[in-house]
Amino acid sequence: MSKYEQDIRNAVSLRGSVSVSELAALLNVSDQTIRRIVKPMVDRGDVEKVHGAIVSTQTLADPPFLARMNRNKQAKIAIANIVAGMIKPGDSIAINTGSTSAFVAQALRQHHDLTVITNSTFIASTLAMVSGNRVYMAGSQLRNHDGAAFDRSAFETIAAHHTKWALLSASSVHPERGFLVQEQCEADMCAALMKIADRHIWAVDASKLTDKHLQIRLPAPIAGSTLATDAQPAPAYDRILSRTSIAVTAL
Amino acid sequence: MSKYEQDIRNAVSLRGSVSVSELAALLNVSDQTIRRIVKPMVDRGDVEKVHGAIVSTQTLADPPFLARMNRNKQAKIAIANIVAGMIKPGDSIAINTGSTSAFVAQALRQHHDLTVITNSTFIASTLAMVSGNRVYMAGSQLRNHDGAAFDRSAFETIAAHHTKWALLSASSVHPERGFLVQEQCEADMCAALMKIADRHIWAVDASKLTDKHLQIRLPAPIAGSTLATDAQPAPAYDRILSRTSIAVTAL
DNA sequence: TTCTATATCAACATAAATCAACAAAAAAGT
DNA sequence: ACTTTTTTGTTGATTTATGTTGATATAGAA
Repeated sequence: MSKYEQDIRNAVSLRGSVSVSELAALLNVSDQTIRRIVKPMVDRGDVEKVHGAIVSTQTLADPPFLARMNRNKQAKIAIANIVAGMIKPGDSIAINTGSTSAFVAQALRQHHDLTVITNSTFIASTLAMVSGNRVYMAGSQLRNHDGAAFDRSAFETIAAHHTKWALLSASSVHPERGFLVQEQCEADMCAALMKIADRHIWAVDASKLTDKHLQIRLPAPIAGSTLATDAQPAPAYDRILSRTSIAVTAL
Repeated sequence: MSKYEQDIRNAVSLRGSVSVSELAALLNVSDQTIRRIVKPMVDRGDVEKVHGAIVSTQTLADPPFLARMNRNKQAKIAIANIVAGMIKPGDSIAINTGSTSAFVAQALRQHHDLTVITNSTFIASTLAMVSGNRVYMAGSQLRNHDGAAFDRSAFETIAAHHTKWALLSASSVHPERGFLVQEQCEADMCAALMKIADRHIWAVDASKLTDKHLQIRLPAPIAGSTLATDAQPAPAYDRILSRTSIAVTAL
């Protein structure tokens, strides 16, 4: 097992097919080395090899979805580690769909004995297979975008639960208008999750601390919420964030 | 437990892989010390060690789940291709959880415009993100085993749908007793799927065409069902299979 | 088909990482 | 202060990974 395997897997599943030389340039090693690393991966069935390139045997998710996952990846992982540090064994948590949430779910796999409710099949599937966890999938009809549900049954299932934590995300944060999302259903979902949880964690990477237009405003954070982010917010945000405690990790 | 463990864990999960020397420089200790600290972490499964680096163990799915996926992988892929060949654009299909089904789902990603209903978050997530598909996740409470639902709402959601195809699996097939599964809920699920579908496809790899004990019998296949498998069944199975058309691909 | 450009493979040399054993230093107990 | 225990650093032999070279194989074009 080589340290480059993960990178190769990522590149291949992201792009469908990659040439040996491209990978060599990407990882700063020789072509021969790539071939040597890829051989056992082919034997194992991880990827497939054709003359001139290695191709993916299976796509775990849509390329656009993976692209979103990879944008600001470092920041998202850092935030995920902050959040995972706040959650303790035995806790219950409601998780909204989203790429940052997906990283949090990944980090939470190291925990045990969690009760999780989410509207994302991706997150549900990630956490359901950790033994000791109790995972509930909210909703039935899934949208293509990210495999998450926003139908009536999703809201009904969520309303029937109560959790210690809610993990919320926003697509941007405005100094005066507060947390913003792009779709009405996202706003409704955040409101529903806030309602059933004792404590709220906003996971927002620093690149989103900028104003955008035409977005839907979310309910204001209640006192004692936590903002998990990767860089100290600008002073302009002081007022809107005065009710939250802010957890930051420097990169 | 060393005081450096947390730092190492963070660095590894943040960066995916870190070299021993980098960690040594970071923590101001010798390479050898890093190796000594990391060894018990590897034994515990916290991180993984490869020549040249320490890599994160975080994978997208559980090791036991992946192990089941990899058993008889070739046969399952062959079966998945048979099944994918039967499904046409615009078709609707109900899919039961299972490792063979997971491969079928993977193969079905090449299709478009499918209506899918499944009780597996893994399969739902795989097919939901294909644009043009309409995917419904049946159920809410997920079992750890495979992230699939067998609760009341799963059966209710399924009963509310109607599909052209049902993809069924069994854990073994007996020449006289027919298709068998290990759990009552699996049998109920198969019965529910058979009920809502016009045509049934049994996906069973040839290694399961052997008798086992203490298993639950499924409803007999209705006439016109298809058995998708990877090797011609022994003559002993002729009688039980007389009502099905058999699709086989040789390996 | 034959030719050409490119990819692959095998073998060796080199560089790097690992391990075991011992020495030095620090921490803990008497 | 002394011994014992634990941790850390150093050394050199061993193992493993990587890059280079040259021979072979493959895909596509003429």
